Amino acid sequence: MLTINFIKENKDLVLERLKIKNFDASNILNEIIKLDNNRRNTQQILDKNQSELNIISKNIGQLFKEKKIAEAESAKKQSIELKEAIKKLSGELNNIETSLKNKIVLLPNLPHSTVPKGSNEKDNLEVSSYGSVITLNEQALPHWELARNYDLIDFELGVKLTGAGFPVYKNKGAKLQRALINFFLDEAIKAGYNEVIPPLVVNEDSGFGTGQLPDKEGQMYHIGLDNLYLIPTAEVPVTNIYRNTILQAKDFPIKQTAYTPCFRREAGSYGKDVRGLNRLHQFDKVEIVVIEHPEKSYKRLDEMVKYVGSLLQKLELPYRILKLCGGDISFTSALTYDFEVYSSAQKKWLEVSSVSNFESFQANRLKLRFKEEGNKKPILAHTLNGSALALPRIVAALLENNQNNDGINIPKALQEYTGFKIIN
RNA sequence: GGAGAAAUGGCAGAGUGGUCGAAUGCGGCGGUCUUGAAAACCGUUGUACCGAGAGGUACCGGGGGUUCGAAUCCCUCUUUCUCCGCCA
Repeated sequence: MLTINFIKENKDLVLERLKIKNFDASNILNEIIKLDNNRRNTQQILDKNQSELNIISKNIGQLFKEKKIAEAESAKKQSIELKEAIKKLSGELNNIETSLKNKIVLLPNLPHSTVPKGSNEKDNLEVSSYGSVITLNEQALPHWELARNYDLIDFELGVKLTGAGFPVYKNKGAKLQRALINFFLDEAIKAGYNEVIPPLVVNEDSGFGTGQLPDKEGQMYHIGLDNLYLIPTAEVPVTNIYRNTILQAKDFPIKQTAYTPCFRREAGSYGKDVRGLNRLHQFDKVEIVVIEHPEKSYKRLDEMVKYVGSLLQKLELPYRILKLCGGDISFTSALTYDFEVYSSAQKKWLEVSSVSNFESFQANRLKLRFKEEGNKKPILAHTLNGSALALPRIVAALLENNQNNDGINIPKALQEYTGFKIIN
């Protein structure tokens, strides 16, 4: 959420930047500014009336003490009129504030000045790559066939238990899953992140804080009976730990990591893109979340990007890093780097991580602020996060890229976690 | 799930209708004293909104109500604690 003051002071900049996200804000911006002026006026009148009423009320008390009953009674009459006016005004103010908020909430975050123009993922900018694309022979199998042949993952069984997109991991497939989780967590801790195990179900306030609500509730599974949501990513509960918090500047950076299953409805996706592990309703992910001083957040973003790259290097997976264009970057993000690994039997790139700086967009929703010396007012912090990493597509790439006549080789860094060097 | 008690500032804890944004203690910050520190003493110490400023308004778990006036009374929701039941 952008702050109203920023919008008013930088209207042209907001308009121009949101165009990069293909968002035409001209109408809504005018409405917002009009509503805000309205809000101020109403507030002023209301405060004045309220102040008057307070004075009269105090007087009445005094008059009663002095037994000046008649005077007190006439003051009462006066106050009743005021009270009605106040009631009306505060109702108005409430309505104005609600519509103002409903409008502001529709505005996406401003993209960083380096975000390229573009309409979809084809316009993303490749900023670097690592390793070379592996060419397999013609008998190479896609991961879903490897998973079946070696009895690692049972997609049909998941359909029986739950539905499509809820696979059952078995045998060495299950062990590999657990190994990756532990590997990612241990690496994150080595890199200075503190591990947390958050709830997998969150309330509405949390969903609002990180930007999933009110707009994208279709993405999340909703537990209607209790009005709770299954988390689509650990970002939601972990960032919300600091909702409604005022930190000290010396607390930065706050670096957290969490493993959680993630639940996504992914309504509307179809076809070969959802085959096998490519897109699931439930998947495992280790997330890194950082809360940082505004002046240091982009430096921290670079550090996070470097860190995610180091994980992929240890797993010996070729990858490329994309800077997302305006059309592909998320509603809440100012700058996002996607990591894609090459899945050599499917012959395509799979997104395995998304590392973003949200600047103060989430912080404003979260009321996540900090105090700094020389500044009496609390300032909005910056929030960042990244997948480190999402498991299914990593598994897909590992299985496909490392297959040979003997089986599937486990990368060295992972062997102490799996306890085996090959799947055969 | 049943019965009862409670929710106040960073923490502890007073306050049962008017001058209470709220005593007191602890903590934090600034100062005096000191070579330095501690102790002692003095001062200060929340958030949001409106206002150029002076200043004003709101907030005592959330929401609603009674009243000229609510931290204080009523309704409701949430959370916590104690006891009982069930249970990984």
